[in-house]
Amino acid sequence: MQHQFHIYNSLTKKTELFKPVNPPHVGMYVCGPTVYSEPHLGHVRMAVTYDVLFRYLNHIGYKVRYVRNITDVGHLEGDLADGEEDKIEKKARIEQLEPMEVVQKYKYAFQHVMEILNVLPPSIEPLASGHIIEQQLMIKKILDNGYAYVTNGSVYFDIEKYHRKYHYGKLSGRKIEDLLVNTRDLDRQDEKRYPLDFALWKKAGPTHLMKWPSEWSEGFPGWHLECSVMGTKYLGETFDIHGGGMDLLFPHHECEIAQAVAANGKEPVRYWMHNNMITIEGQKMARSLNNFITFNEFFTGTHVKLTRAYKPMTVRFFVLQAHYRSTLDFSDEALQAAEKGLARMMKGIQILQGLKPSGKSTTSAKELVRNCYKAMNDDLNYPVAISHLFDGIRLINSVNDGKETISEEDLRELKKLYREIVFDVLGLKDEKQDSEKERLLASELVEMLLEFRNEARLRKDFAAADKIREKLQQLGIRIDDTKDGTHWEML
RNA sequence: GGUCGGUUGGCCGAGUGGCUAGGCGCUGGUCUGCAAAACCAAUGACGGCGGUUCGAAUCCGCCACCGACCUCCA
Repeated sequence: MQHQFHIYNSLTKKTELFKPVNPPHVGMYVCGPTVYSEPHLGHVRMAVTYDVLFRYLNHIGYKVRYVRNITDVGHLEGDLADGEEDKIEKKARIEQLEPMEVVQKYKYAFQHVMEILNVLPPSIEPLASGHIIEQQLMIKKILDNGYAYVTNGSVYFDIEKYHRKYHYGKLSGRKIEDLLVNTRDLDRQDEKRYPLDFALWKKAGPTHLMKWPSEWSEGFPGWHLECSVMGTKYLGETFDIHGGGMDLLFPHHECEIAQAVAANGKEPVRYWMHNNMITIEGQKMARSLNNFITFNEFFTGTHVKLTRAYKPMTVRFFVLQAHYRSTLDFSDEALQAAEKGLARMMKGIQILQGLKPSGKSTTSAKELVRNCYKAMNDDLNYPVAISHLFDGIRLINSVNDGKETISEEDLRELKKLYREIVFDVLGLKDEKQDSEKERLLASELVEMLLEFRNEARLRKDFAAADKIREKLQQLGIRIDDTKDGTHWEML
């Protein structure tokens, strides 16, 4: 492998050289969304972060299998004491839908947003509800190995026993004693032997809709299980990268490690990656805090914090301007800055395509290329790579202005760099052509030309009128002169 | 309360011991019939107080403020 890719590992809290278990293959698993409401900016950050990782690993020659799940079952919300409820079921009740209708609706919404953001579909996008049997098999394995127990038809993971042999808290840095101090409602944990134990299988209440038969009870799997199961199924008992939002680090990912170790006796993941949160006015954006901005609101500009609508690539570029492990503060002003910056980048790339080489370069394109890859190899530091790309844009503009010169070889290098990094790796698109505004403008321009043409016809300047008609025809626009005016149609 | 992280110029955001990231904005200039774009230049910053060092935004200590996780969350 030509590139020495380094990655920050949440498990060791160090930036490490990336070495896959089985090169050139790379197995990568990312925790996807729970589909019970509209996708928002936080989902975008998760998706774009791992999309760039996926694209970059492919770009530098790995064969990546990227699994990103969709959670469609098993998330309980609310206080344990007063009526815990599955999030999807709750939404179903509110919207008067079948739970699977809720899943279908928001799964589609999520995938649609991914597509317009130019986020590549993962290799496999499994659903938790499609892996109930596998989840039950894993529970059985954990039970057989003695790290779980059954109470009243529910199965719980035995943290105390696990911790005697292994280390619960190794990922999150949590200490059992500290966790115990902070456990609330000690007396509510009647089914659990130990307050920190978590559910692998939960017996369903009489009104619970999403439930499946099992040897323990009619019920549903615990949330942490699906990722362990699907990761193992598609990527093996030990795979290379597991990613997700920082908010999933504890307890979700900690529990995943415990389950996998208890079931298979092996560390499931080599490199744990966690992307940071999007904040709004310094606060985490989250569905539960009700301060999130949905994707639809970006397109329509309908959110109070937005002064107008934004294009998908603006949002993508906005996210790319901060490193994935930093928080990113959202504001309308920051979005506008991203929009202008992106436009500058795209225009520069367009100019690059028409640039004329001369014998010698006054600056080094090779160094620019080296700097970009150096940044990308340093824990996916795309903000720094982008800063180098902007240096390149200045160079391109200067050459265009005749203030600098560039050799043919350097020109080739530059074109390759921008094509590969900007489009292939960062996944940006020049959306100028297909924007609504442009289309509107085009039709207004046609109308304007027709006005000139009709003025020409009135003064019997048919040569001019015919020329306009001919030119428009060449552009694929047909003109019909009728009794009640001139109509046009795009062919 | 416990654990962890952050505080960088008007805004967003990189940077971990010396070599002023970058984007947006503001100001001046070049260009232009005018404007825009582009280019050039200028401006401007490392929360506070100490310490280590020839030298600190960068290392150490204390303080202040903000946030994340500890319940579901990307």
